[in-house]
Amino acid sequence: MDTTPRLREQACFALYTASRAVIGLYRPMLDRLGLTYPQFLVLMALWETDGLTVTALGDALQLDSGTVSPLLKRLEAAGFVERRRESGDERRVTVHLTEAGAALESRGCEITRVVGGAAGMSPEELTALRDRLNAFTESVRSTRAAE
Amino acid sequence: MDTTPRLREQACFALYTASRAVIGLYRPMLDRLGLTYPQFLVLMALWETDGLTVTALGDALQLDSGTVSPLLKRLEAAGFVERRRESGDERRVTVHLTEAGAALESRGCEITRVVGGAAGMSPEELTALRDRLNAFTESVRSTRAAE
DNA sequence: CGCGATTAAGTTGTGCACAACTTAATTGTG
DNA sequence: CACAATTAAGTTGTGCACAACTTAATCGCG
Repeated sequence: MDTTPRLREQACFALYTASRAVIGLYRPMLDRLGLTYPQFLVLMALWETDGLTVTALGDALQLDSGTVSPLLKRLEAAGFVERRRESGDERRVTVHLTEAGAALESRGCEITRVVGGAAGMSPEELTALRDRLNAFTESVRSTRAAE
Repeated sequence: MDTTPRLREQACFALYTASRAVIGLYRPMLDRLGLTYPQFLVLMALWETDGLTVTALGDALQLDSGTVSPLLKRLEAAGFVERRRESGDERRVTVHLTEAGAALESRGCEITRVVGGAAGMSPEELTALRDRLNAFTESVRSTRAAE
């Protein structure tokens, strides 16, 4: 009996591949805005709530400070965000959209619409897939925490 | 009317997060074998079919030579695989498991079982999710190719 | 056969991810 | 109040991903 799991049969591999495929679809469109996908996620978070701290951004994106800090440094160098040391608590840094960063919102929304259309499924199916994935992530995270 | 897509509502973001979460679950287990997740995928492909060329491995993992070549260099340095320049076509390099690489198979299979169990869903649901993700990837890829 | 086009693998450069660590500010407890 | 513990952000080092490129071998067409 063959117990070796085949690559193509693995849900984890399908996940890894799907994630890279969709980011690859975003890439040429985001290139025109001068953004990478993680940078785009930062802007999405700020379009929703401007002035988040570095930690709050990390929570929203599920990324630690070692990833977020250099990401913000590049976004600031590109002129899309601005970092401000908080006066109340000098440890905290809040991140704010610049004019240029705020101005990308409508083009950014258009890109998410185009990508959604490329999924090859209805909005309802896409929502169901998203919920399934979020439940999966939650289960995996609780297992990690319980180790 | 608010048309800005929220981060948590995006299927693409759920995908990106789920992929990183599950790789994070693999990490401590693969660490004990001295492997990263992409390195583990290479071994899975070779456990199924030993002696693949670099290009065939790239096709199996959906990665280009710029990613696979250094990956194989590290796997070879770790003593899990061996590269052989083909005598028939000197451009081609085939990748073969060493004793040590082949010996990891049973422990590797056990890890995939443990991770599968952490998904928080039945094997049938996991299979359905996998198929959904593969259909998604296929649709996204065909859109990319058609641009 | 000759030679331009193609193919295989590898290299270079940029930007994530993440573990481990550092620095500096703040908090809580005696 | 003192000061150890905690917290916030950033740094360092490793290993992907991927675009763009290089090198070398093979192919195919005239």
